[in-house]
Amino acid sequence: MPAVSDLVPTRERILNAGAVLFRRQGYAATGLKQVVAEADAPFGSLYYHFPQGKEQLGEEVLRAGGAFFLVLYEQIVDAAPDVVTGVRDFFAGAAETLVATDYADACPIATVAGEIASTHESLRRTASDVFESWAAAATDRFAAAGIRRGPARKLALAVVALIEGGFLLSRAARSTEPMDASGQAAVALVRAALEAV
Amino acid sequence: MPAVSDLVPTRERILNAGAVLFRRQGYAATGLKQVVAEADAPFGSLYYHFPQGKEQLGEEVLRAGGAFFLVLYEQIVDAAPDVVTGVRDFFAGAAETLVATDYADACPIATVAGEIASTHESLRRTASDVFESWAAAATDRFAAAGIRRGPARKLALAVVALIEGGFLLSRAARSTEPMDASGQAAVALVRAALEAV
DNA sequence: GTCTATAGAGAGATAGAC
DNA sequence: GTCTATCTCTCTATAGAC
Repeated sequence: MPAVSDLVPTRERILNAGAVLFRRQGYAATGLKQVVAEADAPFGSLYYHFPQGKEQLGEEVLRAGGAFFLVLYEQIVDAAPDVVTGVRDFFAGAAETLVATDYADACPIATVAGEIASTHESLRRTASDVFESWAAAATDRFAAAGIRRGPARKLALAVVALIEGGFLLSRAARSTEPMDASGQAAVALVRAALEAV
Repeated sequence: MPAVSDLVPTRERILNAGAVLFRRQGYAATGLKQVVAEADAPFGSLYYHFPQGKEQLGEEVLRAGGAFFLVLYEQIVDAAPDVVTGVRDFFAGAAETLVATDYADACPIATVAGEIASTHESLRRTASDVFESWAAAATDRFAAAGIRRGPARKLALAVVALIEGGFLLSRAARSTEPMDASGQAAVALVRAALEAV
């Protein structure tokens, strides 16, 4: 069996390792030495592929994680028979991931976003762009289901907030109870919005 | 005018400075040197008052912040004519605080909780205890308003999740829009639960 | 209880050979 | 593109005078 380092390019391995470590331990607590060790890459390669160092790596990790989560959301919602089921499935998947990873892997950007919001302006803007892309995608789905765009956007923001809050509380408690309650609340909100149509 | 260092004991100044820095920049990004500088205290005093160092300081900061926020919640909700108004007022106050502090001060424990959930077990337990105390207090209020305890607890967890998600999204976006949407969603959920009574 | 100095480890970043 | 060595800075923590 060929080693991972032969199959996946160095730059990608560093990006993946950074993503894992940043979302689990945070941006400040993760050293670049730890990233290259996890990626099985030489230290110099990090600065070859990411000339602006840690901040550039952080930005690309946020963007990649955001894009991945967006695709995941769209796939789950579009595979569901209706938007209510789609939202329910998404929260159920989030709870499953928490259990499967022993409450380590949750939102790909939340931990970093909280840390850097008031201290690293460029990372903050990147995180904001990612959240906005999720809210926009959710708004589109809700609008396509017949909800007017104004309420649909508010609903989308609340659903994203519920996911983020559910992740944070469930990770702290090491229990899916908060995520389950958040999911039920999200479903109730979507249902109520649909009934108002 | 007497200096702050004469009015407030050293230990308390260190605790307050730690609270501010931890919630704004996070646990890992905050150095103990920065804490004592902000507290206008000598470095050695930190280890005199907090012999277990950074972890002890983090734990006490989480506990104190949690207790403060709990009292704040109870005051606002108990001052309101009904539980729906109380929830609305609490989210409105959160939005006001965000604007007043230029989106720096949000949840007193969220940033740290996200960072340490998978790496510092004792801090994780402390954060979990704090979230639980909030959920329990909210559950009590909802139950007192006539909602059965089972649904009341789910509602409480969802409301706390909405607050946390709203804080994170609003800090990233530097806009109260997500917090406002979260607040409206929370109000809608509480209203629906009351109508089901 | 206060304060200074410093140990020892590890951080981010850079230089330069290969 | 890869890799090593190293610079400088800052971190947590400790020792010990006062």
